[in-house]
Amino acid sequence: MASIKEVAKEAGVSVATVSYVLNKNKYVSPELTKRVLQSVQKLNYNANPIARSLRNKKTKTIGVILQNIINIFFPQVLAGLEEYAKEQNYNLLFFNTYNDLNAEKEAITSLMNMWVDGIILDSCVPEPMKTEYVKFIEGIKSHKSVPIVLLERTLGNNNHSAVTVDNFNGGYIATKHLIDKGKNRILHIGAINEWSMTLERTEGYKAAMVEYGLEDQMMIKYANLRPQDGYELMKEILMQNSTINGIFTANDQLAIGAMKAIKELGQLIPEDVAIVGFDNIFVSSLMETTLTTVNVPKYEMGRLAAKQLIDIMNNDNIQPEVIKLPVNLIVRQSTDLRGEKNWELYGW
Amino acid sequence: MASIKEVAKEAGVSVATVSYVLNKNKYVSPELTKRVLQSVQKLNYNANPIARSLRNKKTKTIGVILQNIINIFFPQVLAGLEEYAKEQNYNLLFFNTYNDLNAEKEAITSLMNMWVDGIILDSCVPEPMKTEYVKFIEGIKSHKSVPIVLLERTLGNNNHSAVTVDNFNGGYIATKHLIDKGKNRILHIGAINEWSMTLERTEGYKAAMVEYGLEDQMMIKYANLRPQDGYELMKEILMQNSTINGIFTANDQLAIGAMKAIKELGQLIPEDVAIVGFDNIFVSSLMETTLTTVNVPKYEMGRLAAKQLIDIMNNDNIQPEVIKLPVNLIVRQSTDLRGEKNWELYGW
DNA sequence: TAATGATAGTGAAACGATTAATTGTACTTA
DNA sequence: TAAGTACAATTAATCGTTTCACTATCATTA
Repeated sequence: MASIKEVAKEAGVSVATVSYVLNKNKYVSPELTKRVLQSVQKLNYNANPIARSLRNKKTKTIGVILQNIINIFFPQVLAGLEEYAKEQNYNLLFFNTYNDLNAEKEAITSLMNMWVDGIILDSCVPEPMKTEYVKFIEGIKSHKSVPIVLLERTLGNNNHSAVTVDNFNGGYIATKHLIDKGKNRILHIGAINEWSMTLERTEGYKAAMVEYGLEDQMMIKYANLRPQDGYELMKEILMQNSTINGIFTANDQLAIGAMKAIKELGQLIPEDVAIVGFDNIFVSSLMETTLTTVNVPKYEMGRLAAKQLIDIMNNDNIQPEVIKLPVNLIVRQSTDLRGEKNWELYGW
Repeated sequence: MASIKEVAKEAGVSVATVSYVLNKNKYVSPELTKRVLQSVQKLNYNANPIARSLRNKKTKTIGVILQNIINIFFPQVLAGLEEYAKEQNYNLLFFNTYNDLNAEKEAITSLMNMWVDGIILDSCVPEPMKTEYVKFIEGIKSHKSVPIVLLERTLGNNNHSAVTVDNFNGGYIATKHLIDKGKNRILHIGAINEWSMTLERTEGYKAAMVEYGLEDQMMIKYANLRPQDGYELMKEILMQNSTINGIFTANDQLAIGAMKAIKELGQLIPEDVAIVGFDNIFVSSLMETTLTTVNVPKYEMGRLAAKQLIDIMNNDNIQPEVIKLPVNLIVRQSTDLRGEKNWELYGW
């Protein structure tokens, strides 16, 4: 691979001139410009980004830390991130933490040491540990400043940019939808992990229940956010001949598990029990009884987070901003037999 | 962030000494070693990987080019890649091509120019274009040599390392399984894209049909590898009052679509029509009628490809090798009501 | 004609590491 | 004591860019 020196030699000019021609940041006569460009072409020259990074202290690279790419929620977020980043000529360095807070901290440190220009962080920090976690992040930042944009959650204060969704409202409209469908014994299955996003969903549920005078009927259980756990919990509950006629779960995975249990025990969805999930993972539209759910704009979250980060990197007196994206209810068969039956087009 | 120069100054030694201490590649007296290490600690020094890369011409970075991370097949591959790479202290630069061959070529060029140490390439090149594509790859490699490991497919010759699966055998055992279940009017839905992997699956189907004297019964249709397409194609076929009693599809997505069509038209799975998919995407185990399928070890493919690449990078007289991983049939309810009903544990 | 100004182009330092070549000190041996 | 040896530590070149500071050339003006 040719270097700028070889191009300069070939064109009979100095390396500075070559650099100026290619970066168009200083006047160079048409004649030399032409000679330089010809040499570039002839030698198939491309600037070495490593050398450039060393000199410029910019790597044109964004670190992406996700909880678990295997969880079908995330690939779409990553796709959104990737697309916007590539449009802006940034590359993505990818880290998976598997919901391990230590792995996450290591990833952050690692990315800092690699001089990425910015970090997109989908943290797995639970709500009770945020104070300590914030200290870690601020410590890191004081050591070397790198812009960070958080995904899905804030850090409790407004010192960090973030792209989140309106989880509270999601929980609220989900629950209200069940109430509108005439359900009054509504169970909520929340997340055992104390993540702010799921806690907010639970608060939305409570708010709706209270608003519609169902405060006494509130019933909340907690589970891991996986179908197996939804299935088992649901079996257990239904066996105790419950009178539940509506369920709102903290995510679609739980709902899918719960639906299976409900069907196995011979109850009808939505007639006997209606159910609403959260996230709108595409699998929800594939089930035989398609799942009503609160749609989270995953791809857009990714794109927006990338945009926000790049904006900050290009202009360092931008104030931290927390974007809260709206959510919307997608009514499918698990609450309304005339609900949407079409498959989501993504996921393939 | 402190540089090696500052550490040297703080410790009162030369930068060379610092480097030797940290890289442990030359004897340094215990006394100086101690002083250096203390300074390193005090200044919280980390070597700048950019500078190191420039000097060493190694970036400790692997480029990963995938067709589409949104397709649920790939996240697991990526997880496998990521895990092994991180174990070996390599980072991943991630590219999505959306099955666009030009985007793929650009990604390759881009990664070469970024001086990645190696590339994992899940190409989307169709079989008929391989000759031309090989020229492109070899052209690239002659310009600057970078090891490439292919995923899922070879380039037709054995000049390039690859991690593939035994697609032919997969097609064969899938079809044989249907025959064993007493099915004799077996439709195969192949991929419209002429990818070697799906072509091989089709060949496996043919081989089994011929072997069991069902040559005259062969029936092959082609579709895009998405549930919608499986659904529509299947509806069309069943409307023409077909006598099909078995189906083998080129992937699970098609099978999931086909199952929906079959059920909607009132036929029973597997009694009237049994169906086998390919890939074992986890959704297959979630369906109400779980799907019999040929399991492709996705995570292992990722890990192995990363291992193969890193091995090559560490030892450049390793010969190109094509690894063909075995596949296995997972019998579920779409061919056998007593088949496996458990959910796959991944995907959440 | 001499002094001044404008500007195209170049030289060289800098980014932060690694490492070959060299220096300088201490010790051994004749 | 002088020459030779060993080896710890340093100096400086190098990787490939960018960009500041400078030179050299030519035109302009008094």
